[in-house]
Amino acid sequence: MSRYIVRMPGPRFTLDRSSPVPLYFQVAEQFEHAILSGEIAPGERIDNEIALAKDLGLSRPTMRQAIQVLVDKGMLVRKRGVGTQVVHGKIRRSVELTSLFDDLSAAGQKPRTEVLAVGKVAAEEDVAHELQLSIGDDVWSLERLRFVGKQPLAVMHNFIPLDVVDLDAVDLETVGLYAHMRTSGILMRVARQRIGARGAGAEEAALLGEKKGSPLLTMQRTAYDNAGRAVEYGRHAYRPDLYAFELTLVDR
Amino acid sequence: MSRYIVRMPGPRFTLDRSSPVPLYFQVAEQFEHAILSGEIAPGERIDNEIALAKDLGLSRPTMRQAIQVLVDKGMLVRKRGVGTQVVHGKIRRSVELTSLFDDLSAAGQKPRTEVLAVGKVAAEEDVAHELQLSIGDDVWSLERLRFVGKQPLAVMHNFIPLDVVDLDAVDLETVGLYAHMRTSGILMRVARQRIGARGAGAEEAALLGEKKGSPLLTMQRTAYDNAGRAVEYGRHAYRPDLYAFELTLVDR
DNA sequence: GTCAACCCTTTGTCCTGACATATTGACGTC
DNA sequence: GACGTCAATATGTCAGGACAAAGGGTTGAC
Repeated sequence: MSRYIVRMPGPRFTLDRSSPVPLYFQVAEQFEHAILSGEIAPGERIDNEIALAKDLGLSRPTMRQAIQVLVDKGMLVRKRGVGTQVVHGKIRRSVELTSLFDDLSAAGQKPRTEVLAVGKVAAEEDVAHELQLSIGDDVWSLERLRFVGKQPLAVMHNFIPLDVVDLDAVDLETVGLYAHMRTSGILMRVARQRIGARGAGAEEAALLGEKKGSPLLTMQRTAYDNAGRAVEYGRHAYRPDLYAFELTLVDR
Repeated sequence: MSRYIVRMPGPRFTLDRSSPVPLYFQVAEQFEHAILSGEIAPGERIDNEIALAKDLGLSRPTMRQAIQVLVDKGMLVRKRGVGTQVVHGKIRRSVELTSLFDDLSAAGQKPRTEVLAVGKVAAEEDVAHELQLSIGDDVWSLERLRFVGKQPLAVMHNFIPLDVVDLDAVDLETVGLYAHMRTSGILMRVARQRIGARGAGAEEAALLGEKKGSPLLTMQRTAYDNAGRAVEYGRHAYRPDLYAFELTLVDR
């Protein structure tokens, strides 16, 4: 049945049919772990879908769905008539709908946030346009300075429509804006980002401990909720010696 | 059956079952067109999967697969128990496995390329590491300067293993590196990118018409083929006033 | 010995059917 | 009138089967 390098998950994979976690997801998780741990090496082929499904007592569509999850992540590649094989193990987490705070926390670092200013301001043209409001409408404005250790990392400026959340009663130095929005029931599903670069302004430079005109990495992001409503617009500037955007692209 | 805003594609959607194009893809294309043209506006709900499937004479799994394509693109959002609705129409094409040349061509602009240097060089540490080679191994090195109109836009430096393609016989000023690799049978499926910023070096600055130390947007990319083999590593620098990376994120 | 035709393997697509679960709105009770 | 319950609705998950198409290897003819 198998010819060259083929891995049979066999009894190492366990399924819990009483768990609320979908079967395809359970399989995908265990496959991902096996790949990340090096148990299945890059270049290796895995067994074909039908054999895997039979092995695990699943239907082929469910097995396919499990594999699809990892194909979407860029860990597996399918070739018709040939098989499915591991592309590479170490996937740097692709860009996701999380904040820098989440990024750094996950990396085991200790981020610190200093709120520079928070309050209501009249929306300028670009803010109004991105948030689907009229120029002059009041919006929340939030300016923060982010540190890693003792080093200033980023200046972040967010704008949020008043009816989305209330920022007055929140301690944004400890909670994190995105976490607060999530607990407020705001689900962000889609976001558009624009990543660029420019020279630092005088104020930014002072905050970040750089010189005026020194290069900064910039990111603008507009996030939308379930209903397609713009719920957040942010303009951020990062010190390029401390931060970069990493992403994994998958051709589909 | 429908309550508020619901769109029934009905007879406007046509299917060609004799076409080699998969049915789910045909449906997805027509839905995408209807959304992009504004025929179905952001916020509107579309009919439920079962009704749509019945309407088009398809099974529900096929209909689901069609919708899934657009969900992955960030154009549609599903909510269990509620329905599926349009998030927003104008999706800026997410970052894909294409080159800057493709980007600009698609935008209707006329890019021009000047090959600064092409030849074999010994791989330095980072190049060898990214391309899974040993330090000192020969690799293709390709340096190009990209223009939009008469303005220099980017300095691009690519490294390619010798056994992947032959760059000697190619006119890389007209063809484009990625196009050449594709026609050579190299299929790039996964790539890892790192986007950052830094000040321009003296040489770069002169090429790009900027001053030494002025901010540049940088991108490093390693591309892998079907078999997980690293086939290209590139270090590029862009003028930030002329170029930025735009991408659409979808939470899944 | 070279090259074309054929066959086998594996994924791609599509179908029918079923049950689970989240959400909403309507109904009924207190 | 407020609140909890229940039913309707729509997506989420899973099963099992069938045929198509592509890739790779083998076989056979020339």
